[in-house]
Amino acid sequence: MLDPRLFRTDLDFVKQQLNRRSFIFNPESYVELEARRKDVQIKTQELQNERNSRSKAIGNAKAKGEDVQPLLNQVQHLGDELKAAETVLTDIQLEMETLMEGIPNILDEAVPEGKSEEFNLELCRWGDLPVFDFEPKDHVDLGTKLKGIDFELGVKIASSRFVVLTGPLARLQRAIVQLMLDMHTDEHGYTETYVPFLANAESLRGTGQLPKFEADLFKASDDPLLYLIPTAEVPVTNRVRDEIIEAKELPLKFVCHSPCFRSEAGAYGRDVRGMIRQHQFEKVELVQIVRPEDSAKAHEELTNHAENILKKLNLPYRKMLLCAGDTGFSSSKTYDLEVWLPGQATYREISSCSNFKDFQARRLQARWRNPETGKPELVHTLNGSGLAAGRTLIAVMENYQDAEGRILIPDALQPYMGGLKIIESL
RNA sequence: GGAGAGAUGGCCGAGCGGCUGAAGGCGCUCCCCUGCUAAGGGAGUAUGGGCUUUAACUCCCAUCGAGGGUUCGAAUCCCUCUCUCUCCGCCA
Repeated sequence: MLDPRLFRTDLDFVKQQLNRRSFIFNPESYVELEARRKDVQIKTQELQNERNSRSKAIGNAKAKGEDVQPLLNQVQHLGDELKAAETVLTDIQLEMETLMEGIPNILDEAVPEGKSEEFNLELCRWGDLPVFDFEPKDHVDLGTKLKGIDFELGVKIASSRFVVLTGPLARLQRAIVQLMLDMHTDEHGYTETYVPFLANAESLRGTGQLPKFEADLFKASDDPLLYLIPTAEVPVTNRVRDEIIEAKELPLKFVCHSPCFRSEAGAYGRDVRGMIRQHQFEKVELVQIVRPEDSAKAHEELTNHAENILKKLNLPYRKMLLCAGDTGFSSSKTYDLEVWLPGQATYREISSCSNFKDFQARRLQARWRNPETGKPELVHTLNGSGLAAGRTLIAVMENYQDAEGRILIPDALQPYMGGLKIIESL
């Protein structure tokens, strides 16, 4: 959610900024609603004030033993009028909240213009693309031949967009997760956390998935209302919801491994082959809660932490700065890391690192006590995949294949594979 | 799943329908005192909103788990929900 004060003081700026996202914002209807809100709120509070002071007078009169009947007669009409005003105010506030919750974050100045992903800015490339003296296979062919990946079994057990891993490939995914967790905790200073994989509506509203993107979620239960998490960002960031954090506690840095569940509504026909786009996948998530002045630097660092995994695994990748039209609803600035997949001869997203600034913090009411003012102020929140484990598995398979369709295990993963150096077959 | 008890500020804890945004204690901050430490004295110490064309103060509104209700007036009375604790059952 954006700062309401920004809307009152510089509506043109807001409109112009939202335009960059092609978000249609109607200042006239906002101004009209805001004027009504102010009007009704002032009137309501005046009525409340009158009720309070008159009630107090009755109390005082009664204490002195005076006849309060004349005073009571005076206030009789107040109740209905006040109740009516309060009802109208509640409705307006709800309307305002709904409006504000549907407005995306203001983009960072550095975000390039553009409506779609072809306008994303490539910042750098890392690593040499592997050279094969044979036609490289994709992970579907490799995994099927090794009997380690079974899509039909996933369909049989659940539905399309589910997969079953078996044997060394299942273990390889676990090894990847382990390596990531160890690096982030031991080398990058994150605290590991384990969280619920179902989240309530309040949590999802806090991080921005609700109310606008309910269709992307799996609902797990109606009573109590719970959704499967689409990312560990939701439970981990909600650790600080409605909290006032002492300055010395910041920054908070958490790493969390979790499964992620996405309905992928609207993705029909896209990435139907292979493990690229699944309803369920494993991910190691990085979350930082920082002082506002530190978030830009933290964003660079967090992205580097994700890059370090790719470097450790010697996987070629490129770093993209997402353009205005491709930056997510809650994000102010996002870097995507795209790993090279020889089977598709293309780069594919494997991590997305975002600075949300105070957008999530305002929804969450996540604050810190600024020692300079002594007042609670909003924190900045950031997160990034470090990395998506399922896609990392694919990348390792495709980049480390040999002519016989075997998978060489990267040095960094061998300790987690019991010393295994090559996956030949089940 | 069954039975019972409870939810008040950073923490503990009091609170007859009105003078209670909330006693008292602990903690924390600042000041005084003392050669240091300990002890002692004093002051302060919730959040959000009205709020925007200075800032501070004052003022006003809301908040005692959440939401409704009764009442001129609710932390206090009534209803619903949520959560916590204890015992029994079940269970990884």
